[in-house]
Amino acid sequence: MGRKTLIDEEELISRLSNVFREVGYEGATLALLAEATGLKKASLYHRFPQGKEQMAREVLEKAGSWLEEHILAPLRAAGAPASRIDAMVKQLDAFYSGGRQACLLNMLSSARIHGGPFTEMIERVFEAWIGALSAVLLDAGLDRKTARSRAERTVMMLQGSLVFSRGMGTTRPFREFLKSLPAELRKI
Amino acid sequence: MGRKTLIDEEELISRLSNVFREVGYEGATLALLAEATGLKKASLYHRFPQGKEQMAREVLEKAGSWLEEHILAPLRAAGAPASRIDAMVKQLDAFYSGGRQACLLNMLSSARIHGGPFTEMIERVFEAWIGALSAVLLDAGLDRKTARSRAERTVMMLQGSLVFSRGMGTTRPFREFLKSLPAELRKI
DNA sequence: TTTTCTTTACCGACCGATCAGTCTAGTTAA
DNA sequence: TTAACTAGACTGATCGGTCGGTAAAGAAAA
Repeated sequence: MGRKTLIDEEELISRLSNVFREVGYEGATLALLAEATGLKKASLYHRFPQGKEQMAREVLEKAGSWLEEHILAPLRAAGAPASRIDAMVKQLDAFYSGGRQACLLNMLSSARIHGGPFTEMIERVFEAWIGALSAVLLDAGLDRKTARSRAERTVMMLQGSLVFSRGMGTTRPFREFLKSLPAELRKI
Repeated sequence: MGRKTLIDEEELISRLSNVFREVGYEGATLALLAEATGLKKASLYHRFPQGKEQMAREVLEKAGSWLEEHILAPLRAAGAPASRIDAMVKQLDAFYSGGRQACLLNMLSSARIHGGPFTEMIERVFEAWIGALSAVLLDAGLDRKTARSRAERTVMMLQGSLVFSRGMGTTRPFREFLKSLPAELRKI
């Protein structure tokens, strides 16, 4: 009952995500979001009654569950730490389109909306990511403290390489970082 | 001839800079910029006839010359590489208010304005920064390639630590990164 | 089968508010 | 007296958001 959607939920969120990742929350106008999805503004409000904020929230939630499924779960899976890290690297390359797309965690954390609905989720995602990463490094034989520290540095380098890549207009820094990551994490 | 300004050029640029660093280009409304400077909108247009874009451009230019004067010049000065790096670290801590303030190079590089007036300058600043840093590392005995690579990694980690600090709502990651930086760069 | 009925997806037209930016009539100090 | 400076009222455009209504699909009724 009811007519079919022109664009299914997953594709819809994905298109919205691209916009937020490109121009951030304030830059993502409803006009841009409508254009990117092929739906008119009013239709977007049918799908997301709470408007732009809900869109960003669901996009961020989707990113969180994507991270959980494609990165953290494999990181926690059985197998040698090295191969688990290799798996993560491969997924990261896909997730950030080889460095062409920015990270939502950076683009949605502008101070204008600090204390808002994104702050908490951004913290949670960062925390989960570092937790899973440091668990792997713990498995690899590092002590708690250096495992945690190296996990944090990895996430920071990932973010930094994306910022730098965007700033320089080339994906090279991101790609080189990903390439160096397995060896980087392997050394004690 | 003419009366004195209520707020001098330097303070004015600094106040504008704070806004852009907090909320980015799209988030920085004229109302916010006026509030932050104590000037009314029309007065801002007297100081910056080309409007918001000129404000952001001059803020970015100022940041570039500040970097040149307080970071790159000391980096190129005489003295042991280690002490030059120590000097940079001290200045970075001040420039980013101990991790409380974001980097313009990140906040002004949203895709909405890509190809715009900031893109080129952002690239130039990144380039200059890495150039000066890798020159120091060259002085310290590293070969060209690893000096350049380590310089890039340093800038990326700086950016990443700022992103991570903002996302987590604490300055700890930034401060720890700065603290570890001298030792990090010292090792061959 | 064909005709309703119900439900859902979608959209054109509109809303008040705010956006960046302008204009003019002062105010202030040299 | 003059020119740098400022304020407030204004502009058209765009902002996020709302509304009444139409299009399309399956279910129920004929």
